[in-house]
Amino acid sequence: MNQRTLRKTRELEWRRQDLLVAAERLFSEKGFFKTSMVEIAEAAEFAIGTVYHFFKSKEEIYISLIEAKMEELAALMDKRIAAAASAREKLEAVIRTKLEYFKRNRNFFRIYVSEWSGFEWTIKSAFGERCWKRYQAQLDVVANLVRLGIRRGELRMVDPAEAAYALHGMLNSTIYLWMLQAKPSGSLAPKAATLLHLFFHGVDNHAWNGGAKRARPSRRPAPST
Amino acid sequence: MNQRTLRKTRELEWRRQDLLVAAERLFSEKGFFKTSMVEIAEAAEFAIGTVYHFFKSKEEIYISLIEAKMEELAALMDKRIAAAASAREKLEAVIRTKLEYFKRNRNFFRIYVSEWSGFEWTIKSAFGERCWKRYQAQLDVVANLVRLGIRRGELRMVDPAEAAYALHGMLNSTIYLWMLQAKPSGSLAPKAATLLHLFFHGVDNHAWNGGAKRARPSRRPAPST
DNA sequence: CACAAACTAGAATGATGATTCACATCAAGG
DNA sequence: CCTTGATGTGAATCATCATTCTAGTTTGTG
Repeated sequence: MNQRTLRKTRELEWRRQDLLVAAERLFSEKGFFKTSMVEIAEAAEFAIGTVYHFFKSKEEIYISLIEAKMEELAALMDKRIAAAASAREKLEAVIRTKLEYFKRNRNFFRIYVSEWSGFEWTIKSAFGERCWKRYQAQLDVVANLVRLGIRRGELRMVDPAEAAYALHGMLNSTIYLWMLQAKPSGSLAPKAATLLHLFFHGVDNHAWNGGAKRARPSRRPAPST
Repeated sequence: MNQRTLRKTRELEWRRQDLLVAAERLFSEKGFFKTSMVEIAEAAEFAIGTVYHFFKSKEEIYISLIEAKMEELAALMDKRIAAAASAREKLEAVIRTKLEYFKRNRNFFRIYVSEWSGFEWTIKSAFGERCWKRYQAQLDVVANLVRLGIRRGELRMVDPAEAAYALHGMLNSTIYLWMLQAKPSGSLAPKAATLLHLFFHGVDNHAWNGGAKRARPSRRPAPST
């Protein structure tokens, strides 16, 4: 009987997951408001009524979704960060993990970025509040890494929060750009390396002589996109 | 008579502007979907019917709003860019202009970022398409500046599009962070300088010896936030 | 002043869509 | 075969708007 109960709850969980997966796809395609409960129900092959056995409301689905994914990402990231030694490596872990995670979770990315600045817009409740906190927490983690790096002398003195936000923005933009480009082909590592270099060293050409009239690029121009 | 007609159209334009201003505030506070036409009408002190004399639909208000602002920003930016000589200065102009513009247009910023990745979500039509193009155009401008910088040897070889996106992301994140912090007090120039430095030189502490055991930060640790 | 055009108003209309509810269906036990 | 509780169903309910429409008001003109 215990066995039975277990299987029961397990199956329940499956169905819940199915719902979340269906919802994730729809939300990522059409956004929160343009996705209707009926659509979600149909996509998951349930009747509406059933959906409401699993989730109290549309918002709850949305929030559950985001929370689960964010938690997953955070856990993964924490692990990788812990495994890295230097602040630089830890930051590299942040970059790689995020890129990798969103490579595997394209759909979620749409939701993630669109909520970044707009929780108040889609969701009001205490639910939303919780998610918002989680967002901030992620950023704090990075800010602390920067702080660490500075303390250790690896990084120059920058405002940790500012740097964290900047990195966050760079990452999101880059992922976004990458997703715009057709296929899942997925040059992943290269992007990470580029970003890392950009974040650490910027775009400046150190070897440049300062632009006096006579100046001329050492060799040939540049590549293009 | 001509006089009259002129005043007429001018007044018409005023009312139109009033509507847009009211709408901007509401949209920025509650988002597109949670803002109702009635609210907009009330905020602008008109009856709904009247609103529909000025705009064909809710979407049209939204789009008009965004287009006008984007155009304004783009024009300003183009001017500043043209006035700068080196690629570096041009990029600096981009950063400064954007910060400054959004300092003056806080409300619009909310709309701007939230639409960055989600036009398909709020708006479908050809309208939306147009705005989307404009977004891309802005990014292209920056990408071209980077390209220019590379050609001139001022910047190292980076993927122009990637760099442009990264900068865009950094900027948005930074503005966002800045807006989170209470007042309009507005440390603006400092932020711009920081960002510029970050974009050009990254966070790396060039002077660092590489972290050998014996290594120790040249001087004292670091500040915090 | 009378008439038309341009405005303004706000109630009525119609859709849409979240949520609820009364009614199946199914599994297990007796 | 019947009962019970857990599930699943989808039509009906209820709200919320965007949009339309009819009617009142103001402004300009002859």
